[in-house]
Amino acid sequence: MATIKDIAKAAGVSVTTVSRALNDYSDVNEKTKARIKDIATQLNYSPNALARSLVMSKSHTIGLLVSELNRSGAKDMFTYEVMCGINDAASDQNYDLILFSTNPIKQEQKSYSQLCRERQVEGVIMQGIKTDDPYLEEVIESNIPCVLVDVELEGDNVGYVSTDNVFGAQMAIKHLINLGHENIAMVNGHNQARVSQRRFEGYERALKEAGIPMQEHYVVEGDFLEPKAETVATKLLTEHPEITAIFCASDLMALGVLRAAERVGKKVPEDLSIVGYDDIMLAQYAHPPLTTVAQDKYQIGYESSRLLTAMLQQETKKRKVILDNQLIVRGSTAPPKS
Amino acid sequence: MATIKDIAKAAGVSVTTVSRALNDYSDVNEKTKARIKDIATQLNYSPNALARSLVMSKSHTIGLLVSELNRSGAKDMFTYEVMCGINDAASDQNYDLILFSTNPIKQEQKSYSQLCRERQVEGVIMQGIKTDDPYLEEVIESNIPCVLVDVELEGDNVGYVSTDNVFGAQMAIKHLINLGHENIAMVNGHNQARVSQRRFEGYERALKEAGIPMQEHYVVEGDFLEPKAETVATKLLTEHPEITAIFCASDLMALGVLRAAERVGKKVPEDLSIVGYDDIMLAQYAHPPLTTVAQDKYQIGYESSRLLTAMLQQETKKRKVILDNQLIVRGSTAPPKS
DNA sequence: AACAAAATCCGAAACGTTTTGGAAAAAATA
DNA sequence: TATTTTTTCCAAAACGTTTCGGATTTTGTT
Repeated sequence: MATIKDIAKAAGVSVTTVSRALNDYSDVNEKTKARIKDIATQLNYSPNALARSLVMSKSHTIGLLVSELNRSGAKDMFTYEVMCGINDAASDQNYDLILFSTNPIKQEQKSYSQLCRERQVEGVIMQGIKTDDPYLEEVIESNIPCVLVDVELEGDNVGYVSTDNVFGAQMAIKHLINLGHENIAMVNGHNQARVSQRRFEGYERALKEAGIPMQEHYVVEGDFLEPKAETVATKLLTEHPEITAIFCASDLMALGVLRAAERVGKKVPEDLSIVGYDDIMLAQYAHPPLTTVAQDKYQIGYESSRLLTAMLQQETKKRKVILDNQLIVRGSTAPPKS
Repeated sequence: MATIKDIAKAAGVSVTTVSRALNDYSDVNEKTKARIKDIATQLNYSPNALARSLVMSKSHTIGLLVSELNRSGAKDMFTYEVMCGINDAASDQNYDLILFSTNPIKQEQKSYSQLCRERQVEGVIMQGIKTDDPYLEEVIESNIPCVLVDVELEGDNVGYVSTDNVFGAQMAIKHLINLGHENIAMVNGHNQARVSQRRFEGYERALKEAGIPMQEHYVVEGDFLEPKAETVATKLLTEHPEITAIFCASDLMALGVLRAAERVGKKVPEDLSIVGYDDIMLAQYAHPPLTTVAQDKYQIGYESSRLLTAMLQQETKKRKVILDNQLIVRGSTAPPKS
C-alpha cells in the first residue's frame, strides 16, 4: 500500500525525484538514488500499474480475445497450446495478457473497440474467430493493432499468422506417392473453410507435379466430423476399390476413415494408407498410430505475440507470418500391395 | 478517445454531472441524463477502466495464476478446461481475467504480492501450484483473497476447491467389488501428491467396508507416468497372478497398465479389469475404452471463480468447495472369470 | 574570484474518472 | 409572501504516477 509519496516523505525528497530514481534516470545523485531504492524495498513498495498506465497512456497489456473459449474446444488442444505460446512470448516482452472471451450475446452488448478501449489494451490477438464474425469487420476499421490466428486478413493495423496448408498437404501427398501410391483420395472438410481450400490446393498440386491425373470423384467432404467422414469414406472405398491411400483434412476425420476401412474389410496400412492433419493427441494412440501433418500450435501462438509486439513497437512492416508444418510418419502409411 | 470532459463540453454541463448521468444517479434530471447519454454514444465514448479503477481502488480484475502454463499441460485437458470454467464464471460476474503465468525464474524476480499489487487485482485464482511452491506461503500471509485449485489450504483470505478424491476412489473400488473382484491392486502416483494420499484412502476404505483385507504388496507407485506404470504393473502381475483388477490413480497410468496386461498376456477386461482416474480424452479411445473416475474440470473452474467473487463481495464465510465426481463405466471392467 | 557548465533537485500539471459537500433553482408548504 | 424541502447541478479534491520546465547547488574553467 506504500505509494511513491510515502517514499518521498521518508526520504525527504520530492515525488519527482523518487519517480526518477526508481526509473533510473541519470539526473538524480547515485547516493540518493540508492537511498530511495532502499527505502522503497523497506516499505515493500510496488508501483501501481494503473496509475502509470493512465498517465503514460500505455497499458502494456494485450487483449487475448478467444471466441467461445469453452469445453468444445477441448477436443483438440489447439486453443490451449496456442495460448501457451502467446503467453510465453507476451511475458517475454513484458506484456500482460488480459482475457476477453466473447460469445454472440456479449458481442451485441459491447463492440470490439469498446472492449479494447475500456481496458486500454494496446493490441489484440484474436483466436478461434470465424470468417463471418461481426468483430472481424471492426478489426479492420479499428486503429488498434491486431493479430489474427489462422484468419487470413491483412491491413495497416492487422496481421495474421498461420501455417502453410498448401505445403502441408503437398508433403502428405508426396509421402504417399513416394511410397508408391497412385490412387490417392482426399476426405476434405468443407468448402467454406479456408484451410480446406488450401489443403485441397496442395493435394492437387502434388498430384500434378507427380504427373498423376486427379480424379474428381476421389475428393469428398467430411465436414471435419468423425462420423461423417466414416460415412463418406465407406462409400468411397466401396465404389472405388482401387484406392490405396486417403488423405484427410483433419485427424478426427482420419479416425473416421480408419473405422470405414475396418467396415469394408481393408487393413491399415497394408490395404489402405491414411494420412491425417493436425497431429492431435489421439493421433499417436490410434490403431495404427496416424501418419499426419503437424502444425506447431505453440509456435503459432508464440509468433502471434511476437508479431503483435513488433507491430506495437512499430519495428516491422511485416503483417503476416506463415509457419512451416511437419509430416509425422507413423504406422498408418505403407507401400501399397503391388 | 472521447473522454467524459468532451461530453461535458458538448453538453454544456460539468464532468460531475456527466459521470453521474452515465452511472444513472438519481440526482440528475431525466432530460439532461438522456441528452448526455445521447452525446456519449454520438462521440462513441467508452469509459476508461484504468482511471475508474484508480480512483475507486477497485480494478474489477482477478488474477489467474497458472504455474508453468505450458505444453506439458497438454497431455490432459485439465488446465484448459478449468480455465474455461473460471473464465465463464468470472465474466458472468463482470470480472476481467488477467493472466499471470509464473515459473521459478520469474518467481525470484517478483514476489506474489508484488505481482498482485502491481496489477491491482482484487483476488487471485491459483492453478497447477505444487504444495512446495514458494508462492503458497505468501498466499496465506497476504491479504489478497485467493482461491486454490486442488490444493487444500484454508485461511481468512484463502479458500480452495477440489473434488472428493476419497469418494472417487471408493466408487471405483466398489464398482470392482460389485463385479465380483476381490484381489484388487492399486497403481498409485507418489506419496508427495495429496491426491494420491486421498485416493489411496478411498481404496483402503472401500476394501475395508467390503470386508476384504488389504494386501500391502498390492499397492505400487507409478509416479503418474505411463511407462513407469507399465513397468511396475508388469512386475505386479507376474508376481501376483491372482490379481484380477487394478485401480490406477490416473488414466495415463491406466494406459501403461493396459500395455503391461498385454505384455503378460492378460486380456482386458476378461482376465484383468482396469479403472483409471481423470477421464482424459484418450480414455474413451483406448482399447478397450477405460472405465474411469471423471472430475468435472469445467465445474472446478467455475466454482473457483464463484467462490472468489463471493469472497470479494464478502457474501460468504465459506472457504472450501468439494465437488462430486463420477464413475464412468466403459469397457475395461468386467466380472472376473470364475 | 568570477563565470560557465554540469549535476541535482523540485513544483505543478497532467492522465480520466468518482465523490464529497455544498450551492442554486425549483417546488412545496406554511 | 416567507420559509422549507426537493431537485438539479457543480467545483474541487482525490487516486498514484510521469514529465515539463525551471530552480538551485555543485563543479570546472579561466
